[in-house]
Amino acid sequence: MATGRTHRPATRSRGIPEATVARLPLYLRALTALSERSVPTVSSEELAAAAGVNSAKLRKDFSYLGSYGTRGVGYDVEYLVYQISRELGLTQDWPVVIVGIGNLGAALANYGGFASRGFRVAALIDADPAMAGKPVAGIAVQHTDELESIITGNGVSIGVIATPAGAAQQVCDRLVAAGVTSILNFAPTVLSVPEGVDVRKVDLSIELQILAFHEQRKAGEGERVALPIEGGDLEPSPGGSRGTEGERVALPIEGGAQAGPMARAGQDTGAAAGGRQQGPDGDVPAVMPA
Amino acid sequence: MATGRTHRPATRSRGIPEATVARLPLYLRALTALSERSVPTVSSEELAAAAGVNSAKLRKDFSYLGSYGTRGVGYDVEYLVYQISRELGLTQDWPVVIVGIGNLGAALANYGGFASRGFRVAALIDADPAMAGKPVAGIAVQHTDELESIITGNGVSIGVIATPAGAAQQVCDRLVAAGVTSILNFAPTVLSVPEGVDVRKVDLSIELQILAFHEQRKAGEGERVALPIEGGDLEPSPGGSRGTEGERVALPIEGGAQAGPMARAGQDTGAAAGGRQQGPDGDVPAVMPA
DNA sequence: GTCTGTGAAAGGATTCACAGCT
DNA sequence: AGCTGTGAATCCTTTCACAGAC
Repeated sequence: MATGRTHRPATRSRGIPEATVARLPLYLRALTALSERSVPTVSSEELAAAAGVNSAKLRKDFSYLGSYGTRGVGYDVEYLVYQISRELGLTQDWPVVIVGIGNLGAALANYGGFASRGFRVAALIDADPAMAGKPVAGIAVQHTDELESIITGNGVSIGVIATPAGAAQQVCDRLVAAGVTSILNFAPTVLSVPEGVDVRKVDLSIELQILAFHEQRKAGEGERVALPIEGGDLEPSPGGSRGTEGERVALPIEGGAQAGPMARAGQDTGAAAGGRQQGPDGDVPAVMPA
Repeated sequence: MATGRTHRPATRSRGIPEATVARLPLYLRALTALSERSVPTVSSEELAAAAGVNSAKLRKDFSYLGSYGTRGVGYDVEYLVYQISRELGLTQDWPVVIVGIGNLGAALANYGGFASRGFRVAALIDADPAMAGKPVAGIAVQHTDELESIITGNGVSIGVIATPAGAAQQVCDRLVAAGVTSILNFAPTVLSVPEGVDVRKVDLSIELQILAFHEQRKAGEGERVALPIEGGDLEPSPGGSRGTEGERVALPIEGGAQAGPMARAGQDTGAAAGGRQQGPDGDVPAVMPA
């Protein structure tokens, strides 16, 4: 990239690679855990192990943020926590609305993760009139009719969609029209949004299917067992489609493609195996500032 | 790759790229929807739009599976549904256990996605004795003590961890010891597993943080507003770490990295093909690859 | 003419390996 | 001596663009 002449590039180069951005939260979590244990500094090797990546990748990632480490020593934990938080935009408060308070929506609302680290549940919205007024996670559910006023009134720019697939696009359109520019979609649907709007998708069924793919490969080590499927024909059935298919579906939950912290690549072991980074009782969830 | 001499390579080349595997579930979902509407054939352009990717990518992906299309016509929907299902290992039944029946675990158990398409919830497990015997989603919750016998008794190879972060590694170790080789982790922790075990992670707080990053960029268009953070120092505070830190977070839910299907499904082609898919207004997030 | 399948080019991301600071 | 920061090499993914099948 840059000539690399100055040993302090520019604090923040213009573009941080997406892959790096996706890992910053992992580093932040590991760092916060260290911070809680009052660990003052950490080496790239140690931090990488705690985050489940290898040290070369971590150093490269940090190099995009600037030179925050000290050669021969490592990184100052507190300082890095601040820098990464700032880079991720977590030093400010982000009001979030959750639309669709079913099982999943309620679980999300109850999840502590929202309350901490810059995210605040500004409102819970559901289309069922019977839900209106009911408290979930200490917050009264509001009816969909109020969606627009809630968004504009609270300056919400991030929305979470946890509705059934059939309602997702409609909800999405309304959120966007009201001013939301980032959406976390749990519904198993591809959402269409105008340019400038960010959508991330979380799809459980997709994750399970990816696991099934690898699981199958393990099982059929060297041999491929093809068991008969109920109703499955090798050739396309000319008849109707319905029948066996039933409803497709799925709870959403997915992201992209990374194949997990470890696993298949035998060598990745180095990073993970290298250390039992987690403490016996879990690695500490984390910590972060309110 | 192969010389491409034979127009029917080998039905299944040895290795399908991870990025492709991660997209197969998307194609499958779109195809199933078409199948339900009794659509007989579909072009790469149409299917790509429905799945939220561009057609070149889709064709390349399918080329790894074999030549299942017909030039000048498109793909036979039913046939492709079968081929992809088979490739993903969904033509067989996968018993799954969910450990940790809190809000999230219950939401997952209730989610229809499990019941369909090859996955079956074989058991719900929780450490709270008070939960034992209680029915959730029609299945009686069992105590953690029975974890090993449940796994071996049902031949479970896929486990879902929805416990608090502190219990995740321990649960993971027990699942693996009992024979589970694929894990879907919802706890905000990096899990250590032996080689051969696949772990996929889903982390909500990470997804939100990634959205916040892009959201911040949009806000500071051309100008970077640095609002003062409460308690945030530029220099590392030498003092203790606690104080402001509070609790970190995170409901999990993440995967990899894909940033969303992006804009319109309709003209995805144009957008992508044209060139910079991102909009003119800046860098816009964008789409991430795996 | 239409639309798939795929080499080849382009673009990213990861890993290597070592120069250079402490 | 120890550890970061980073060019260079490698590997993976996406996009282009067109030959070839229908």
